[in-house]
Amino acid sequence: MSEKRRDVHNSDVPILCRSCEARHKGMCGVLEPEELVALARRTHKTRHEPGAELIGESTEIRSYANVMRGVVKLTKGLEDGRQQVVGLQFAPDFLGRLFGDESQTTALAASDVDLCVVPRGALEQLIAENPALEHRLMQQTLRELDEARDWMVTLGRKTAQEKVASFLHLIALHADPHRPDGALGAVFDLPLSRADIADFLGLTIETVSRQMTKLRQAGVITITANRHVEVPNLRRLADMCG
Amino acid sequence: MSEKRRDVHNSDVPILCRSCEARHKGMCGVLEPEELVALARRTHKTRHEPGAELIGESTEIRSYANVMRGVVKLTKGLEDGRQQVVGLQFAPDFLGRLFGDESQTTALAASDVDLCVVPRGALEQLIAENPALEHRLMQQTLRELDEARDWMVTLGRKTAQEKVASFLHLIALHADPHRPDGALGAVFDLPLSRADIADFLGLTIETVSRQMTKLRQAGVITITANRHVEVPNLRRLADMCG
DNA sequence: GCGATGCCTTGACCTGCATCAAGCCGCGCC
DNA sequence: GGCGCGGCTTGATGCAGGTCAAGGCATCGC
Repeated sequence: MSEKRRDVHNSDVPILCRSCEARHKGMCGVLEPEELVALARRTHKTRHEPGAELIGESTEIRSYANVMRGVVKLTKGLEDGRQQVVGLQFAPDFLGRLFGDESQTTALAASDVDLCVVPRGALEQLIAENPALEHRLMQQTLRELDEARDWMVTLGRKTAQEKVASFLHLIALHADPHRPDGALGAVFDLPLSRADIADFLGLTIETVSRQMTKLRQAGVITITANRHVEVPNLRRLADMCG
Repeated sequence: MSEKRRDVHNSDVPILCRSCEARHKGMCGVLEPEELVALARRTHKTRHEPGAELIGESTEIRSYANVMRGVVKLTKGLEDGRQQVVGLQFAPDFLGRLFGDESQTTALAASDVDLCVVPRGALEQLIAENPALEHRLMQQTLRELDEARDWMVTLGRKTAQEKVASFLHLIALHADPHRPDGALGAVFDLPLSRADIADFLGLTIETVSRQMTKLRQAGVITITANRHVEVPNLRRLADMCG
């Protein structure tokens, strides 16, 4: 038992969760029981429907959360309504701008989402007492920074075709639940609407739609019911990412 | 003396530097003397000319550095030669992908650059022993993530005009050495060539040049000797950033 | 069943930026 | 001086992707 707990502790899987092993299976047990005491009665689970605003842009930060299920999109807007999705968070990502006074982004539920929410002060206090926790959060932050910079290449230098292929490739890696590691293909449901995809890629929905059609006609993917995607050969898709 | 040191320690200014107070003024003194002992004989200063490669993409990470002077551009490339600048680092930023096996970006000197280099192992050991140092590095990483996401909006959703204005605005805030805080205008030298600016903005050099000309004709900026920029009214520039 | 609604696709047309090409300017070198 | 070269600007043209508009298809409430 202690051995299993240590396994989780050493893995890259994040963070915070209360002594709620039974209810939040998977993400819990990251902290040693004694470290958890401080949070044990301060976390709670929340459910959200697609479109729900989890954190508002320029809003005071009062709590952090862990994504337990679903996909969260982080967006930023210009005054005139133009929007850009600047990140996607999948379970079991940590959610929230640590140590910031106000959020720089809006966090919206892209699908049905479950969160495990903890008050800001409680987590920050725990971090202050527990450098290993801060280190794990640092690892996630560094990974997010890498991902953001990867995406900047996509936004700045890829064609519409390459952008859509890159998006599908990204989702294939994150969202195919049953995919064996060496598998050639992938099957998954898109967690985002065409409008969200367009905002993620810096395109319009029409262009996204047309490029999806082209990929379909080229036999790189098949789409059913708008959201269900099959990729027979991921390698072919990867080759179209630029 | 202890009070002054504590001031620096508590500020947001990073990181690592040896007991070289006299030679690296400004960035030093962040660490307590006893914390510095481990690094005191392991850092060294290096100079680089514009264009010099400081860290290669997909290269093993053997050292970290602190930017002492100048501007460093972080770039990523596609196989076919397309390039994207994914970040700019100004003194006194920390440079290097912490805890990573290989660098995800190429770091190039954009201007004359001085670095204070420290071997990877030495710094990581110091971090392990010193949570306060990791916390300061965490703060810089979070700031870089915020900046990357801001820039994603620029890349994905702004027009060429707005991109160029955004770039000039960014540089005005970082690179005007004498600007009083409430000043209306700014004067500075561009640390990047037109080609670099284009790669930062996801544009071509021709488009950058044309948009600069437009801003000049509109009276928003004046340019002399290709690199020297004066902005009489920053507010006007900001209004063009979208 | 039937209209309303939301989401997606497709077509026709337009425009902002890329591309191609020429020329300018400053600088170092012979 | 004159010549070559690198960095920048300007002009002419083309096209990828945006815009506008219409229509398909599933879902929902009545």
